[in-house]
Amino acid sequence: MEDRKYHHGDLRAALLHAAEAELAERGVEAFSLRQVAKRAGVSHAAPAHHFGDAQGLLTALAAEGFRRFLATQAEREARANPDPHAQLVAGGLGYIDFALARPALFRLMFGSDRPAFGDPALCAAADAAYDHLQAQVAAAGGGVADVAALWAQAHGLADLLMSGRLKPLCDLAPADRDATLTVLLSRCFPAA
Amino acid sequence: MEDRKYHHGDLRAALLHAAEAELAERGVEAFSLRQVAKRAGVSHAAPAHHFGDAQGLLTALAAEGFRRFLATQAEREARANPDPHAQLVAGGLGYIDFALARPALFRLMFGSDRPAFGDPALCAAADAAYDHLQAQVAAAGGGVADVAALWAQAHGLADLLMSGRLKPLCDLAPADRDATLTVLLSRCFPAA
DNA sequence: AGGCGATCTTGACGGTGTAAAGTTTTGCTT
DNA sequence: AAGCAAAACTTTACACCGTCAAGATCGCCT
Repeated sequence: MEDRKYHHGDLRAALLHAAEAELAERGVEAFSLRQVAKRAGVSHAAPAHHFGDAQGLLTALAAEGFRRFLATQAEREARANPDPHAQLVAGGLGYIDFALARPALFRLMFGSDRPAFGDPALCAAADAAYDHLQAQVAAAGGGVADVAALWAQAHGLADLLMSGRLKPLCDLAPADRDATLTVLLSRCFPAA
Repeated sequence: MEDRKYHHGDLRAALLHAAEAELAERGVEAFSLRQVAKRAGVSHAAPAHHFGDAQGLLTALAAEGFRRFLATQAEREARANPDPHAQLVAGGLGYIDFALARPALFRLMFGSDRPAFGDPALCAAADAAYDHLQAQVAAAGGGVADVAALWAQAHGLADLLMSGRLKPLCDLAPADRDATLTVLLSRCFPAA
């Protein structure tokens, strides 16, 4: 519809799109700014004007990641029973869904120090995800210890499944897998 | 004592030592082979002869990491009550000790795809760590689901603490911290 | 119309990994 | 003991990377 607004169209969005594709294909550790520029069809120095440097691009990408992260959890929660217990499970399953669907983005957000986590936009996006969890736990009558327990369990499962450990769990049929994960997450619920 | 056996002494060990220091100082993502060589006082191409390429060095380093990992757990377990329950907690606390003491090594082992995880030596070291956990869980009367629950909880806590999330937990005095972590780990124990 | 600033390109520099060729040392063999 | 082959290491070279500085191009505003 609207290419070529200035020189290119909105290069910023195009670069973010290309960067996400590069990230998914080559992983965080092989991520290359020049390759992103090539994929977007611009010169190797073009990204600098919009993002400053590679860290700037990865920071913006991570912030976008946290927004998608919340959206993935929201999908699960919308399909689940509205009681606090079921919502907590749904949030955990969404956490794991996201890690398996976008492993490279997940690693950028949780297992890399390349993004600038002090950046206001990234902070805001990450805090929103944390606040969501905290609210869910509070609704189920839990406190800070329960937040830690559930977060650690969801995060641990997501990270181990994503990186191919816990093979027996990963190879289960989706329904069986969800059932097993539900049991594992439930162990960390607020004490009754 | 015994420098200069061939040209240098055993460069392999010296390179591993330098690589670990570099890893700790600059992190996995800024790890540089040439910098390691410089630190060891040899030419930038010297490592190739002993490790093939950068992946080879990182693979050897990760394998060594898994051995240290088991040793760190063993320290905790030796100081703990010998009953299976307490040993399981000690293993989890050792897991977390290791992540906090050597964050870069932990990331290399669990959050990077730079090592070649198909390498026999690395596989053996990693499998030994897994087998240890499995044996501990079995001794406590648990099965595969309990392995997953405990591993995920220990791993999630270790990863989140290491990367500075879960600040409230991290700022506790060591004794209080251990007490809280013990409670969190206990939630994932085999059902009675 | 004309200039101005944002956008993008080009070129250069230092750093990185690795392959190939050259040099030095070791240790084995005769 | 002498010499030779292989191992250990260095040197050189190349492609790629991130970033900086300078030049070109375009839209917009007065």
